[in-house]
Order: sequence, then structure tokens, then C-alpha cells
Amino acid sequence: MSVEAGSQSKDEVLKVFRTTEIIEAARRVIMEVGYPDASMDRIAQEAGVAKGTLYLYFKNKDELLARTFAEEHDHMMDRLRKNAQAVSGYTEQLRSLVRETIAHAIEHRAFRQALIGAPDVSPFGTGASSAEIRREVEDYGGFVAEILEKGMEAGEFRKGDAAKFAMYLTQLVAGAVTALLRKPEGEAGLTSAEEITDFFLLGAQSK
Amino acid sequence: MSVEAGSQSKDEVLKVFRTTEIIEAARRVIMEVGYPDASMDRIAQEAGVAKGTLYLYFKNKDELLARTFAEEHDHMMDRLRKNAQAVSGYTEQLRSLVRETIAHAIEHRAFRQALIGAPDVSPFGTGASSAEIRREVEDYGGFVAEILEKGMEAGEFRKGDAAKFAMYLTQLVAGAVTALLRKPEGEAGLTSAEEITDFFLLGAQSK
Amino acid sequence: MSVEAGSQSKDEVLKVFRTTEIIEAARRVIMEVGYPDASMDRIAQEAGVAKGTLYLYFKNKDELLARTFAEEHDHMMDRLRKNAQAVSGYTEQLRSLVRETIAHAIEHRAFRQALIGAPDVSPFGTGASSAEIRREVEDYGGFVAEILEKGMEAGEFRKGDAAKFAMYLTQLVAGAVTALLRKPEGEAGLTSAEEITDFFLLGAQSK
Amino acid sequence: MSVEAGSQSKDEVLKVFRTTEIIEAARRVIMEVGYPDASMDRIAQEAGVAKGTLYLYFKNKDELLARTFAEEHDHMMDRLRKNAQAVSGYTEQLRSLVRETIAHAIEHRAFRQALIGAPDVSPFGTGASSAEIRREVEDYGGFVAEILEKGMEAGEFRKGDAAKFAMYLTQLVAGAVTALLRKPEGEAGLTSAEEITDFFLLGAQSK
DNA sequence: AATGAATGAGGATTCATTCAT
DNA sequence: CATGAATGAATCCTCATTCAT
Repeated sequence: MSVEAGSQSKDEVLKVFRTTEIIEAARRVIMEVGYPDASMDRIAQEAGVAKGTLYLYFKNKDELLARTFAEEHDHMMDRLRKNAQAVSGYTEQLRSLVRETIAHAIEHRAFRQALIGAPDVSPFGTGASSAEIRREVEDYGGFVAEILEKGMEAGEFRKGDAAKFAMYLTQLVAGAVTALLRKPEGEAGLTSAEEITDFFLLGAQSK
Repeated sequence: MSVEAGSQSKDEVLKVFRTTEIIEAARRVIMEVGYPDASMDRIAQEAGVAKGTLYLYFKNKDELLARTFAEEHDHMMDRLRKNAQAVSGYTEQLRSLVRETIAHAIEHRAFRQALIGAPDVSPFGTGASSAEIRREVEDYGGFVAEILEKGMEAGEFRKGDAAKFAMYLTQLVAGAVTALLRKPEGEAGLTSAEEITDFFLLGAQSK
Repeated sequence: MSVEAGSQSKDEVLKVFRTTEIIEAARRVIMEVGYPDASMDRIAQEAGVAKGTLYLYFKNKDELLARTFAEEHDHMMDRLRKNAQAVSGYTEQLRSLVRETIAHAIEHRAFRQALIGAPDVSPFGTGASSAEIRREVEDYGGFVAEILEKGMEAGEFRKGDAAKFAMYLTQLVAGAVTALLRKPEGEAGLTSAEEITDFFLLGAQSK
Repeated sequence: MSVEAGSQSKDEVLKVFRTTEIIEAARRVIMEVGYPDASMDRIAQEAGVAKGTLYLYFKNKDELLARTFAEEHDHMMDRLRKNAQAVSGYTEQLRSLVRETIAHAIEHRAFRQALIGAPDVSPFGTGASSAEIRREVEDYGGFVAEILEKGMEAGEFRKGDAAKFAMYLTQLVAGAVTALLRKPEGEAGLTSAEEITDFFLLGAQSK
């Protein structure tokens, strides 16, 4: 029995391992050839498995890609949370968040638009992925809103609709990321992160 | 001579009419099935013409889609400029701009992300359309920057990088549009426009 | 009545003129872009008429091309006959024939294989043109055979199946033409004509 | 190891089998509908496989057709060489060559012009196949020239340009084949082969 | 008679998905 | 479990032919 349980859990582990392996492969392929040219063939090749094997671990291409994006998103969120926890003061947490989002996006080119900013003319054709995008946007926005709410209570930010403010920041960051990634690598992302945060805090009006 | 001119202009008119008809069809198809599934077949069907006819008016799919986006963009820009001219004060011009952008986007669902905000994982595969997107983003951003610059000189806005501020506003609007369009029709777009403009002006910091 | 007859013949003349014009255009197009890319569109453009007009003078593409080849062939045959008549002695007539065939082919690149040598994997898809090819081969062969027959009677050539001998010569010339045309322009076609005729007369065996 | 080798060779065999099957189908289709109408659709149908399968074994249409011609050519050359080796005397080798070429062509209708004689208005549009044709013509011509050269040294043939003589023979055979294949099946190919060889040796002149 | 806009069958090629081994 | 050969629907595009003007 214990043997069975063991072997079953070994299967579990193997399944997770394979799944991760494929997702990683998908990520590499998307980064290399771009989303539209990321075919199942290419992903299988990159993962070192047969095409058919992909369908043992994922229902279809859509699910595979949704999971790939989800993985990426979760990694980023971990990073954001970890870094935010390390600083005190909500304004500083916001700065950290912007900085890390941009840094992460730069490190994972080809994923940014899908992870933040959520284009509606999205590269995703059908339901599954679209839903994933929505989840990620809400997840990210929720985290930002959380900081903002606390900051509002603490008097660091002016009172307002935290969710909307969160959306605004999300958009500003998304736009900055898009702009940054359009230019050749090695740009000064951190500087820009400061600018964005400053703008978010101060607005455009002369005081 | 007048006859020639007349008959030529009749042909011109007919050509423009057909072209517009096809573009409108393309727009409807994109709205209905999404960009990636907007095939030439489907567009021809929607336009009520044969597949081959599309190629009488457009060199290829890329051109047809680029023209479709361009048309939409030019209409919007006309509208924005017209409305901005009607109000005095740069802050008010900005308000008008945001209001009209959102209104236009709501009226023309499924085009906003391409018109403003420019996804980098763009739905466009090849050169022509990519260039078109870039043109539109620059066009829109340039218009916003123009207003901001004048407003900075006039002391309505605090001094800063007008181009960057323009990008920020663009992003805020794009995000708002995306959010609005995700929800079922008939949302209060105008109210939101005010909120966005206010936020853009004031920022999030407590004063 | 005479007026009517006159106007009718004027129509006739016009019809012939147009027909010839189109055929000439087709010839130029084939020479310019090659047979497989000679489209009705291109021919109409070259002829300076509308596409539909082509169908007033020719039943379909096949007929137009067949007539184009026929015209070319007839011109060549006229030339061959005229030149053959100018020389005396059947051997010399043969020499003239070979010389002129090659000269003509060089002057009218892109037609040789169809005019002489008759490929069976012909560029022609369907019946009409195939029949035309056959006619031309027979026509050419018949002319050669005529000379050979007379030459056999006159004792200039050894007795044999004139038709077969004619076919042999036709093939030798066709091959030479093909070989010549493969090389860049400005080759010594006349020299080669002598060689071919000599070989035709002497064979390969050592005597 | 032996298992691996075995399974690998089984795959090999299967691959070769399929490849051959498709090539055979292509051959039949070309024979049936002619080269220009030999579509991938039709070939797939004839081969009893799906359209997509063709692209598993051949990069594209051009390659499939080039391989189809190459296969045919190689088979013929094997046959010619084998038969030529079996006879002594260069004249007899030539006779064998002509005889076998014609026999082979009759057995493989619809390929002769491409295998020998090489039309310049070739049915082939692009590089790969064109190159293949050239290879075949050179291959065949080279073999004939080889025999002729040795025969000239041995005094069986009169001295001359072996390459040109080879071309002449090639043309004569090509023409004969074309003529033979135009008529309904069951013609006396062998007799004709003798005639051609005789003519090649003796020429037309009375001695 | 002449036009040329419109047609639509047909072409090559790709790729997500299935299934026998 | 894993494979990868096979599938075939779908895509973009071309071009001979027709027909309303």
C-alpha cells in the first residue's frame, strides 16, 4: 500500500515535472520565434518530446499556452510580493512594485503584454486563454489595490477608488513596459520606473 | 472634357465606395470573430463579394487590414481634433480628448487596443500593419503631446517631458477603454473620462 | 451595296488587324515573361485592350496561344520556303533550311521548342494547342520530306524513308536550337547549322 | 543494438516505401493529366494519402516532382548501363543504348521529353526541377559521349566532337520516342531503334 | 464592339489534433 | 505512457472567364 502510494506520488511528481518541462519549452519557443509562430511542433521539439505527448499533459494548444502564461504570471507575482514585503511604507512598496514589474518584463521579453495591460485584441484566439488573461489582470490589479487601500488609510495616498487607481497604475506600467521593450535591449528601466511612480503620485497639474 | 472628368470621378466614387464597403466588412468581421480569425474568406462573405474581389481593391490581406485600421484611426483623430478646437483651455482640451477617445472606442469596439496603447505582441504579423500601428500611436501621442506642451507653457500643467506625459495619458485612456469594453455595452463612459482626466492631473499622492 | 460590302470588308480588315495586334502582344508577352506566366491580363495590357476584348477575337486562352504559335510558325515556313527556292541543289536547300530555322529560332527566342521539336510534355495543357503543335511538326516535316524526296530521286541522298529522314533532321535541328538558346545570346548559330547539316549527311560511322 | 538497428531500418524501409509510393502516384498523375495539371491534390488522391502527407515526405511540390523525374531517370540509366556492358563493340553498345532508351520510354510514357531532349520551354517553373532536368540531360549525354569517344579511338566512328555527336544521337532518340509515343501503344519500338542507329551511323548522303 | 469589375474554382502550403502501434 | 505518421480543414492568393454597362 505504501509502495503503491509511493509509486503513485512518484507518478504525480513525474507528471508535474513533465508539465513544467513542456511549459518551459513553450516559454522558450514563444520568446524565440514569437507568439504567432509558436507551433505545437516547435514546442514538442524544444521540450524533447513527441507532439502527441503534449496532448497527454494539456487538453489542447490553448490550455498549454494559458498555463504557460499563468506560470510566468505566478512567478512574477511571487517576486513582486516578496520585494514589496521587504520595504516599509506604501509609497515605497509601490515603487518596488513598479520597478520589479518592469525588471521582470524586461527579463522575460515577449510576455509583458499578455501579463500586464491585457490587450483585448489579444494574441489569444479563444476562451481559455482569454480567461487566463483576465485572471492575471485582476490578480495584479488586486495586489496593487491592496497596497493603495492600506496607503489611503495610512494617509500616504489621497482617498479614492483604490481599484481604479490600481488600474491606472497598471496601465502606466504596462505602457512603459511596452515602450521599453520596443527599444533595443539594455535600456534604463529602473530610472523609468521612478518616473512612472512619480507621475502616478503627482499627476500632471501644476500645483 | 467635363464628360471625361465626370465618368472618371464616377469610377473614383465607385472605387472608394467599394473600398469602404470592404473595409467596413473587415471591421465587422474583426469585431465579430476577433483579429486572428478574420480571414479573407470571411471578410469577402461579410462584404457580399467574391474572395477575388478583395484583391481588386487591396494588394493582400496585410494591406486590407492596415487600411482598415488606418481608416478607423483617421476618423477618430478628425473627431478628436474637431472637438479639441471647440474648447478653450488646455486642460479642457485634454478632457475633451479623453472623453471623445473613449466615446469613439465604445462606438467602435474591438479597435481600441490597436488604435491606442499598441500591443507589442501585436496581432499583426508583418511589416505593413506593424508600421501602421506605429504611425497611429505616434499620431495620437503627438497630438496629446502638443496640447500638453502648450499647457505647460501656459502654466496649466507642471513642467515635464511632454512626450512621456502624453504616453502616460494614452495608456490611462487605453486601459480605461479596454476595461470599459470588457463589460457589456451601455456603460457610463463619460463619467469615467472625467475620472481619468482628474487622475491624470492630480495623481495619487495625498497633498 | 458596294458601300455595305465596303464597310463589311472594313470590319473584316479591322478584325484581322485587331487579331494580329493581340497575337503580336501575346508573342511579346511570352518572350518577356515566359510561357507559364503569360496571363490573359498581361496580354490584354500589352495589346492595349481590355481583358474582355480578347474573348471577342479568341474563344479562350488556348485558342489565342495556338493562333500565336501558328502565326509564328507560318512566318518561319514562309521564310524557309523563300530561302530554299533561292538556292539550287537539294543539299543546298537543306543547308539553307537548317540555317534559316536556327536563325529564326534565335531571333524568336521562347518559341523554338514549340515550333520545332514538339515536346510532348508540352507547355500546352489542353487539346487545341496540342493539335496546333502537331500541325506544325507535320508541316515542317512535310517540307523537309519534300526536299529529301526530290533529292533522293536526284541521287543526292541515299534512298530511304523520306518522312523518317525528315523527322531525324527536324530533331537534330530542334536539339541544336535548344542547346543554342540555352547559352547566352550572340552565339555562332550559322556555323552550327553547317555542322548539323554535315552530320545529317555523313552520319557517325567511319567510312 | 540489433533491435535498434532493426527498428530504425524498419522505419527507413517504411519511409522509402511511402516515398516511392507517392512518387509512383505522381508519375501516374503526370501521365494521366499532363504535367501542368498535376496538382498536389490530385497526387495525394492518387497516392491514397492526405494532402498534408505529401509534405511529410517532400519539402514542396517542386521537390516532389524533381524526385519523381530523378527516380525515373536513374532507373533508366541503370538499365542502359547494364545493357551496354553486356555487349561488346561500341557500335553495338550504341544500338543497345538506343534500343533500351526507346523501350524504357515506351514503358514509361510521358517522361521521355523530360528525360532526354530537355525542352527549354520546360514545364518546370523553378530552380530545383530545372536543375534536375539539366543534370539528367548531362548524365545521359555524358554516357553517350563516353561510348562515342571510345568508339572513335577504336576506329568504329569517324573522328569528331563526341559531345556534339552525343547530342545528335540524344535528339534523334528523343524525337523517335516522341513520335512513337504519340501513336497508340504496341508499336514496333525495336525496329525503329535499329533504323535510328543506322541513320546515326550512315547519314543521309548517297555514297 | 468594347470594357473591366466581378467571379469562384483551384493552387500550394500549414498545423492543431488524432490514433494505431 | 509515449510516439509521430497521418490527417484534412483552413489559409492566402491567382487567373481564366463572364456579363452588365
